[in-house]
Amino acid sequence: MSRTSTSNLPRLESGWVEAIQRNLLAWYDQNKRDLPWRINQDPYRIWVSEIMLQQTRVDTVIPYYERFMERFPTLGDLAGADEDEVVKAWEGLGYYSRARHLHAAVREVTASYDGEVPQQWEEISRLKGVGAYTAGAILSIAYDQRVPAVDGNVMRVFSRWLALWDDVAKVSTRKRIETLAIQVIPADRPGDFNQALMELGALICSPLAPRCDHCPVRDECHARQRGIQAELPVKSKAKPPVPVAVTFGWITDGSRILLEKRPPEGLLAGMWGLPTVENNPNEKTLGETLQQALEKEGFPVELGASLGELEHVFSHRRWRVTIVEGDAESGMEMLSDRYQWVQPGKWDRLAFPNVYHKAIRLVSEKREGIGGIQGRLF
DNA sequence: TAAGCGTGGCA
DNA sequence: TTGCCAAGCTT
Repeated sequence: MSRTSTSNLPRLESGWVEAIQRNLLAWYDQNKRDLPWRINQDPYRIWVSEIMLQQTRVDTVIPYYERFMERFPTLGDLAGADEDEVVKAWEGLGYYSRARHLHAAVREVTASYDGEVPQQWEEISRLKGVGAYTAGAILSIAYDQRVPAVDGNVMRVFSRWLALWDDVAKVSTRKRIETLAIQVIPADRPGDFNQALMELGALICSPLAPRCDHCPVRDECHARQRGIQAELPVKSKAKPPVPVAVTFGWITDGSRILLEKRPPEGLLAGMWGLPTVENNPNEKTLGETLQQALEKEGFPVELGASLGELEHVFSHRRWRVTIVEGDAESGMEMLSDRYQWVQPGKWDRLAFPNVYHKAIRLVSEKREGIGGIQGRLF
């Protein structure tokens, strides 16, 4: 089996390029999905969609996108909003720094570019959260510029078309495929062509079991000709999530529950949740660690029984959560911005990542019928 | 370059 | 159940 090394890339022959362009665009015109960010070329709408779609499936994004555009119809609306509300609109989507970066970036566009999304690659790339892919996607789709937008789909498609054995998990491979993509993008319809590449990757040239029989460019596909499409692309494996024991506190003072804002950096940065401690082998029990953490913050609490357990998997960690009940003296007030006493159900303005929604739901269901403060939790 | 950063769907 | 995957970016 001949392999294409990184220093010996295939030369793109003009007939091949022309066939790819013609067949792929014709297929796209007939088969593209009706998606809410495809109704026009508003750069703001394109931008929001590209950020939401990072590492996130189309079906997951659509309802978030619809709500987001209803609440923040224009770049100016988003720039003028409070960050808390923007993150709240992102609640449940994950990778929450995307929302904060997007918000900061549209404010930068308002301040430095008179509210117009810049059309220069150097300028748009400097905006927070806008990397090589997103810059290329916005410039090609919204501004008809002939620039590559190489995401996971495009790397997979090119790997198969040209039988490339480069590891698509490496940055160097993305850059290499960008140099190939630029040679194939037609000056005519660069945005449609970039979207067609991704659409093909999503609908036909899928990671497992590609539907080659339905592929509009199967005759141009090197991997298909060799029957090696299932072996490509090469992608090095990610490390499995590391299990971590975690304790959540369900701390009440008789009428309210204690919430904690997560630190500004790291996992779930800046999000609200139940008071949380991660396992520290040097400490005693997790419950006592939580108790110490809360007392340090000015909340003497009596910890009680476990209210339940749950597991939640992030991209790099697996939280094994125990939820511990705790009672605080009534009248304890906030001593730190990180903590907030709230009436059950009155936290609708705070943004919680899903792991805390899971925990709250679990406790609510457990206590259903026993009485107590839930029943009004949602 | 590699690790950190969420979530849900699916085989 | 487990692992892999999905329109990446930041540090």
